[in-house]
Amino acid sequence: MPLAAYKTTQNNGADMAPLLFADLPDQRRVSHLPVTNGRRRRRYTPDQDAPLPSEAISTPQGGSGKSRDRFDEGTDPGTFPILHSRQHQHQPDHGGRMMNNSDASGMLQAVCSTFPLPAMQMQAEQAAQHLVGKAEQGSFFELIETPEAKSAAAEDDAVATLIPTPENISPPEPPQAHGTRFFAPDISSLPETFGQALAAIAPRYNNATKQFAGLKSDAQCAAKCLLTSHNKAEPDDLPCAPVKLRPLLEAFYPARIRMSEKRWANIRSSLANILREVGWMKERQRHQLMPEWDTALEPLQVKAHKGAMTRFAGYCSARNILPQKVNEETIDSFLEYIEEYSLTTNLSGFRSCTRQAWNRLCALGPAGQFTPLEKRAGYNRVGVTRDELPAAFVSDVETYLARCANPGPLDFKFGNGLARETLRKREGNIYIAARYLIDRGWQRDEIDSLSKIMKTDLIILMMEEHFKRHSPDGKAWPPSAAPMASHLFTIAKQLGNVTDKDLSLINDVTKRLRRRRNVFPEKTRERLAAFDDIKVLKSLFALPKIWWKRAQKFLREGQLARAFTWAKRAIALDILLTKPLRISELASIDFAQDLRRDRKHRIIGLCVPGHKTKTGLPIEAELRKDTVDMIQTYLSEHSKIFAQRTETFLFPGKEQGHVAPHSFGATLKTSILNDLGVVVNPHLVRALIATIIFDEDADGDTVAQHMLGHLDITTTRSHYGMQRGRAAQRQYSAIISQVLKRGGK
DNA sequence: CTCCAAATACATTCACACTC
DNA sequence: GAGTGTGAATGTATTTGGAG
Repeated sequence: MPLAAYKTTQNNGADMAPLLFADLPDQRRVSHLPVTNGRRRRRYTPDQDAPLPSEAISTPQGGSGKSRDRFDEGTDPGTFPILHSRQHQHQPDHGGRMMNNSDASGMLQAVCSTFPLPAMQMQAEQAAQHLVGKAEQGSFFELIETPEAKSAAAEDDAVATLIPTPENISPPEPPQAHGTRFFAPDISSLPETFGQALAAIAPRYNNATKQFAGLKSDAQCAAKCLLTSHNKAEPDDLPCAPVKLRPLLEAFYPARIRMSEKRWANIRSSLANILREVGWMKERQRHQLMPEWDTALEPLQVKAHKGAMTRFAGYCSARNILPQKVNEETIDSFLEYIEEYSLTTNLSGFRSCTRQAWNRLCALGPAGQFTPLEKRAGYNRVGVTRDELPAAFVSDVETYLARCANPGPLDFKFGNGLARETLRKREGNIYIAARYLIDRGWQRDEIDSLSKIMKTDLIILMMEEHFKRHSPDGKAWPPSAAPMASHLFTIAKQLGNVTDKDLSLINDVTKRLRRRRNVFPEKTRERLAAFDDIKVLKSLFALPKIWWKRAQKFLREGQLARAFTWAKRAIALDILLTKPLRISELASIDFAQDLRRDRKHRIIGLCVPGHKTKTGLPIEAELRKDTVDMIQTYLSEHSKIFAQRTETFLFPGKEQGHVAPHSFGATLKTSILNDLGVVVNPHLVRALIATIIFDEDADGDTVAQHMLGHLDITTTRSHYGMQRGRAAQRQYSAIISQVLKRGGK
C-alpha cells in the first residue's frame, strides 16, 4: 500500500512536470547539451547517453563500427589448431561480401580506424591504398573472403588472405612485429558458445579422456551458475566471447550458492582453458619483448611492479610501439584488447593499475625519457569546476559558505551554522546549478555573482534541466530533486531574492517535488528479503568469527597487515551486529575513551558520547564476552601498530585518525558480499535488526528504538523495520484459536 | 597483478525540530 | 500525532597510489 502511494506521488510529479515550467520565459532555453568538458559523463542521463541497466551492457558488437584492435602480443603459429594455422588473419567485418570502389575507400577508412596509433596508421594507410589500387584494377574480389572461400579456408588451412597485416605490405618496409605474429582471431569463425567450443575440441581428446570430462563438467557447472534465469542452462547457452561472458562472471558470487572460492577459481580456469584451445584467447606464454621494452623494464626491481607491466609491454612490443610512444591512446587500445580477448574482470581497476604502473616506470628512468600519463581527476564531475567560472563568482560562493558555516550570533537567517557534509552538498549544488545555466545558453562570464543566479525563475529553469538529466523515465522526478530544490531555494531566500509571490510559487514547486515520506525504500526491502532464509541470517552472524579465524591464520603466517585488516573487520561487524551503530560512530570508536570498563579495567561495554553521534544521544551498549576477548586480543596482538599512534582509535586509518567511514563501509560491504553473496551495507544492519525485532514482536517499537538510538519513535517506525506483520499474524492466530476454543466443541 | 584504503562527486535516505 | 522543512548523514561509483 505505501509503495502504491509513493508511485502515485511520482506520477503526479510526472504529469505536472511540463506544466510546472510552462510559464517560464524561454529566451534561455536552448537545446540540451551534454556535458562533455573533455570528460566522460555517466549515470542517469535520460537523453543522449541514457543509462544502461547492467544486464543490457553486456554485448558490444564486433562489427558495430567501433574500431577495435585485433592484435595481440606474441602468438606463434600453431597455437590455434582450430582457428587455423593460416599464416595471416584478416578483418572479419568485410568477409563474404562483394566490394565496389566506394566499399574500397570505405575500407580505407575502416582499416585506418582499426590502426589507431600513428605508426600503425601509416601502415594501415599504405595497406588500404594497396587495396584500393587492387580494387581499381578490378581484381579486388580476390581480396575478399566469400562464404565459399571461407568454407574452403576452413578445409584448407594454408589459405592466406590478403587483408593487410604489417607483414604483407611491401614496399616500403614496415617495421616488423618483434619476434611475434599478431593475434587476430576471426571472430566470425570462432565458436559462439561453450557447447560449440567443447564439440570443436572433443576430437582432440578422443571425446573421452578424463581431462576432457573435467572441462565439460566445469563448463556445465559454469552455465548453471552464471545463467540463473535459465531453468536448465547448458554450455550451449553460455557465450564464449569475453565481452559477453565478463558481465556474467562479474555478477556471480560463488558464496551465494555456497560454493567455495577455490572451486569457482577452478571452474573459471577451465573456462579460460577452453577459450584458449579454440582460439578466443591466446596461449599463456611468455612472449619476447622488443629490446627497447626490455631495457625500459629493467629499473623495475620489485617483482610485482614488473608483473604489472609485462602484459602491457608484450602488447606494445607486438605492435611495434616503443616505450617512448606510449600515450593515452595506447592505454585505451590496450584496454580494448583486454576487454575483447581476456577474462579480466574489473576493467576500470585494471586500467588504473596499468596507468599507475606506467607512471611508476616513468618516474624511475631519467626525466623526460618516457611520458607519464596525466591524472584523470574530476572524471565524473557534473558541475563546473571553480576555474571555469569568473573569480568573482568563486569568491562570492566562498564568502557565502563561510557565512553558512559560522553565522554571527544575530544572523538568524543563517541559523546555527551548517555541518560539514551539508556545506559540501550545498557547494556542490551551486556548481551544478551553474553548469545547468551554461547548458541553457548562459556565457560563463555572465555568472559573476551568486545572488544573480539564485532567483526563483532561474532555479525553476535549473530544476527543469535537472529533471531532464536525472528523471529515471522522463516522467517521474528523481529523488535528488527535492534536496536540490531545497538547497537552491534556501540560498535564494537567504540572499533576499525572494518576493512573497515567489514564495508561494516555491512552496508549490517543492511540495510537488517531495516524494511520499515514511515509505520503506524498495532497495532495502529487496536486500532484507535475502534474510528470509534463516541460513543466510545465521551465516551473517557467524561471519565475524570466520573473519577472526582468517585474521589469526594470517597472523600465524606472519602476514601482519592482512591479519590486522581482517581482525578489524571481524570486530567491526561483531560490534555492528551487537549494537547497530551508524558507520561514522563505528569508525570513530576510541578504545581509550569509548569502551566502558570495570574496576579491574576489563572491557564491559561501549559508551559513545553524544557529541560523536548524529542525534546527540550518547550510545550505550553491553558487549558480549566473545567480542571483548576479541578486542583485547586485537589490541595486544597489534600493539605495535597502536604504539605508533598518538590517537587511540580502535580502527586506525592509513596515516592518522580513524578509518574513513566511507571506505570502511564500502570495505565491509564488499567483504560480506564476497563471503556470503549478499549485499549488506552497514546501514542495512540497522534495518535488519529492527525488522527482526518487529518480526518477533509486533509491539517491538520501543526495543527497536533503543537499539537504533532514535530520539523520536516515529523515525523507528517509518524508516526501519519492515513491519511485515508476521508477528501480528502469529499473535492473531494465537488469539483466534483461544477465542474459538472458548465456545467448546 | 591484486587488494586495500582514501579522496572525490554525486545520489539517496535518515532524522529531528517545528507546526498545527 | 501526523505532516513539513531542512539539515545531516550514509550509499555508490570511480579514481589514485601504496602494500603484499
